[in-house]
Amino acid sequence: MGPNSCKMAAHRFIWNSNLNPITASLNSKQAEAVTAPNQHMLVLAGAGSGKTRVLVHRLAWLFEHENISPFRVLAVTFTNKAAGALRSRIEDLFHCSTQGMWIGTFHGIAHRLLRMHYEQAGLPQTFQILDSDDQYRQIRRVLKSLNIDEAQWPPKESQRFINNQKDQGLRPGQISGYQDPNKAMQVKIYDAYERLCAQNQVIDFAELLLRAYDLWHKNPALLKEYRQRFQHILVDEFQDTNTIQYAWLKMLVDENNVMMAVGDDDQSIYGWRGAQIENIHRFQHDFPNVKTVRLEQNYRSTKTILAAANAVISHNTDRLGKELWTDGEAGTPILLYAAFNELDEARFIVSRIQQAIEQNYKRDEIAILYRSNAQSRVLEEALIHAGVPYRIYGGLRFFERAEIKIALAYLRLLVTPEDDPAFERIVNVPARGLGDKTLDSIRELAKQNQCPLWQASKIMLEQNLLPGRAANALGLFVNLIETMAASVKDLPLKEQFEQVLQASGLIELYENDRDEKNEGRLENLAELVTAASQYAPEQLDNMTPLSAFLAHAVLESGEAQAEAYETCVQLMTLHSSKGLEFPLVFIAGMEDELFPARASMEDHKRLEEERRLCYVGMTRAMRRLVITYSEYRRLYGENKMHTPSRFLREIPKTCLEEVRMKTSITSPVSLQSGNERRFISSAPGLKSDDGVWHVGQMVAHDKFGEGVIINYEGTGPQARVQVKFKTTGIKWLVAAYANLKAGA
DNA sequence: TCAGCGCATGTTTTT
DNA sequence: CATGCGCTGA
Repeated sequence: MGPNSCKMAAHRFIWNSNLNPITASLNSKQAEAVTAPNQHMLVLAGAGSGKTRVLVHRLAWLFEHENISPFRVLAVTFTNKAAGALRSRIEDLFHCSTQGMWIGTFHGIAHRLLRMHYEQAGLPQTFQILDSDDQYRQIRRVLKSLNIDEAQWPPKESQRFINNQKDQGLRPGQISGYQDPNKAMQVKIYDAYERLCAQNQVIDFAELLLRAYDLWHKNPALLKEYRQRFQHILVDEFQDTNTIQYAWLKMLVDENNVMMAVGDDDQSIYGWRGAQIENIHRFQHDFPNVKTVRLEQNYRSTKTILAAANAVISHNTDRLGKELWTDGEAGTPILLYAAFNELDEARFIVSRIQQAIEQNYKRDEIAILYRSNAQSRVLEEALIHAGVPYRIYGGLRFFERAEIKIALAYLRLLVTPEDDPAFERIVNVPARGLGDKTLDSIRELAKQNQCPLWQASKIMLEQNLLPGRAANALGLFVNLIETMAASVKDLPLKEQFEQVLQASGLIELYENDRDEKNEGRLENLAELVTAASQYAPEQLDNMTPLSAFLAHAVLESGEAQAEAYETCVQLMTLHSSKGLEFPLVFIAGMEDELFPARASMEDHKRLEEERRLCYVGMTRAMRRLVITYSEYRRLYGENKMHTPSRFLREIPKTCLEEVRMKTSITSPVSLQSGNERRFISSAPGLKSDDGVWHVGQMVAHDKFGEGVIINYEGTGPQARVQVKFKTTGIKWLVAAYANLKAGA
């Protein structure tokens, strides 16, 4: 916090009441939510309706008009980004630090509770947190120790099973259905996994929530304290809460405090990871006198875009009911482009992007959204080809990089030597002669003694159970960890990291052959030191600064890609676009089986979630929306014909304008007719002496036989066409010389 | 210890 | 198709 930050105190929150900025800038519905009396509230906040604004102003209202202390409010979000946005907007409003306030993610707050009350939660003080990758490795270790065949029992499935159960608040002993042998096996794995984690003093993400629930559940006195402490509970993205999160919130609320749930049933897109959209309905029933406020005025999109989005979402059943409207302009129609194949689609999008840039759109005001990550490649290639800078959301994040995880594992082991996942990761990195054979004997002993690998190692050394060379290597490793732990203990965080990176031999490992890869790794390690030196924990809650940093690294692993120094076109999945907005949005790949995804087409509920995803995507667009689909697409190796997405048919024709490339042959395109109707391409064409060739056209060649044009390049006499011949494969031909004849 | 081969696999992602 | 993984061989 900067020099201007102040200690959080209620008196700091007094407004200049002449201005009363709390409600002045709000519409009537927003104001209704912000100034509502002390009662449970459900705010159904449509896309772009000023949700965050309502949350921030509600807090302001509570602090000033209700005289609520900032420390007696709990605000919960799903992502660190959302929590950060809330914090910074409060700080802007009050010119004050939010330090010490209970604003955070479900996991972050659960973590804080568990640190503060680790004994009552039944946890060791130095417990570590497993991320999904560590959890996966841990499950594989369990399978191995139970002699279970991975091919038959995929660890990914067990991971899903375990997390599902935890999300529902179920421990191994509470799961019914043992007659199902598959389930019985999963429960057995779950149980063994739990015991191993307990032994290792580690807990996974889902466990944070479940433990936090148990903590209160088993300690009524503590629960009572928190019930009294938090007079107001605000929950963002309520439609995304899962069973255990809902139960935890519900437990916290009694007759003396109130909850404000903010969410949008139409934007629930995470059902597949346990989110219970029903929790919104449940909230209305489980809590007394819930006042419902709908925020339907949209400040983001044009009338056209909203009309289209509303039309699409109206095909869902069981909605709580909400229709976005705007005071803004009608805007231009949504452009719809039928591409011949994914290359054509990408080229079209890029050409439109270039046009937009000429019309003074900034690159970072443009986003391309798609259903699945696999779609990004073709788009990327087209962007590279055209020299348009872009940035992709998603991917490996800083704290998930291998070298960073290795470095952190060293530090984790200093704090918690029982942490087997950390032990396994570094015991032979850099290579120190502790190969699989030695490790297997350590693992075996650990299994027999029901103890962590660290203890097993020490027993091996004490009882001379290893051959000389291995014993020597293991001795050095144990010694290294212990020496580092002792020498580093009281140093500032930065120096702890520097010393450990040196002493572990990691730096040396990468310095020894300085190829490009290792150069990058060294840079990342340097960045890790910087991150450590700049880290200022908000509160320690029984942690050392090192422990706090380690938890921070797991829980707040940050953005996937470093901040763009150059403004870039934004590429991301529809899922990750939630919460964002862009003046110009492209949605690519609007085809059945892609979007809606094939796997979600059978099931009614899942199809509705896909439709909500479509709604989310469309409502990202502020001024212009461009939708593309492709008649042919290479998917899983084969080039298959595709049907336009059923969602396209749900967009009113009046909102749409079908486009074709400048040089294309026009052919009738229609979305009206049913499945039996083929969609004829308005594909790009090019002139040849014989007339016009276009992508998709059947042709015949003297030597190569019959084929279909699948691509083209250039115009006029230089024009080349790519033809897929039935028998002779794919060839590039110069159209002017190829002497192609129109085929059947 | 690591490159290279063969095989299965193939939404969406945060914490 | 193309990626990622495990297994194998030197």
